[in-house]
Amino acid sequence: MNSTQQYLTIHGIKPSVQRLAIMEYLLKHRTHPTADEIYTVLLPDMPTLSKTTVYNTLKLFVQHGVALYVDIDERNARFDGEMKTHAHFRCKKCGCIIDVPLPDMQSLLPDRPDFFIDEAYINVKGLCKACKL
Amino acid sequence: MNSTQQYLTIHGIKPSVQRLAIMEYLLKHRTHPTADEIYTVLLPDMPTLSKTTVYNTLKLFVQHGVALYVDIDERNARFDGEMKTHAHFRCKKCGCIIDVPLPDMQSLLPDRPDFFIDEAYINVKGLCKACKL
DNA sequence: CATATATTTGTAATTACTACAATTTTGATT
DNA sequence: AATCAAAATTGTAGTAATTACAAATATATG
Repeated sequence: MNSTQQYLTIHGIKPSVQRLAIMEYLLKHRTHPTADEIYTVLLPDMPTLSKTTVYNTLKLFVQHGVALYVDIDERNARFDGEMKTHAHFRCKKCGCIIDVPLPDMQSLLPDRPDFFIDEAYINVKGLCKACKL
Repeated sequence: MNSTQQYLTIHGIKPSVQRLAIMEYLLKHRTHPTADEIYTVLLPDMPTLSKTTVYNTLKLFVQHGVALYVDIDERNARFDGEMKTHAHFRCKKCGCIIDVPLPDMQSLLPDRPDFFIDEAYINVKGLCKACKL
C-alpha cells in the first residue's frame, strides 16, 4: 500500500483507482486545478474516466478533509491538496494561483458573540512577477 | 439631486432610474444579495426591468468601485454596497452573510517579491448564533 | 459462487451568467 | 420642437460549469 493509499484510507476514503489518480494529481500539481483540468489530463491514461466521477471525488475529498475547495476563480471551482493553513494569491492577468503562507491565523479572527468561525479563507489578488513586468 | 445620485455621479456613473434603484437596494439592504434577488425585489415596481440590466449594472458598479463582488457563496455571485474594508462571515447552515470588521489588514499580508497584492478578500465560515443553538 | 453494496459512468437537466442585436431613452444641436 | 447620435435597457438565445439520476460495473461478504 503506497502512501497516497494510506492517506486516503486514514481519512475514511476507499482508495479506488480513480480516487488515487485524482488525489495524486492534486498532490503532485500545485496549480489548484479545476475539475475539468484534472479530467482532461487523466483521460488519456484512464479512457473510461467520467467527468462526474471527478466532480464526485473532489466533493468527497473536500468532505473528508483531504482537499480544499478554492473559491478564488469566478469561473470555476478550484481544488488544492495542500491542507496546511495558507492563503491564495491569484494574478488578475494570467490567472495563476500561488500559495501564500499565513503567519498567525487565530489572532486575526475576531471574537464575536453572534457567530462561530471554523473555517477561514484568505484570497488576495494582484499581478504576479511575470505579468507586472 | 439626492445623495445616491451624487454618489454614482462622483464615481463616473450616470444615475439612470435602474442604476439608482439597484444602488439604493445595495445600500439599504446589507444582506449581500444576488443579482436575481435584486431583480426579483425590484421587478414589481419596475415591471420592464431586465435581468441583463441588473447583471450589467452590478458589473459596472464593481468596476467603478461602488460595489463589491463577494465570492463566498459557491452557487451565485453576491454583491455588497459597503466599501469600507471588512471581511465576510457566512453561516454554513442558514447561509446568512455577516460583515466582519477587520483590524489590521496590511500587517497580515506578506511582503513577497514574486507577486504584488492590490486586493484582499477574507471569508470565514461557521455557524451563526441562531443556527448554533 | 451468489448476492449485497459501493463506485463509476453517461446522459440529460439545471442554472447562473453572458453575447448580441433590437429597442428605447437621453441629450445635444439646430 | 425636430433631428440625430450616443448611451442605456431589454429580451432572447446561447454558453458552460455543475448536478441528478439511473444503468452498468466493480468490490466485498457470507
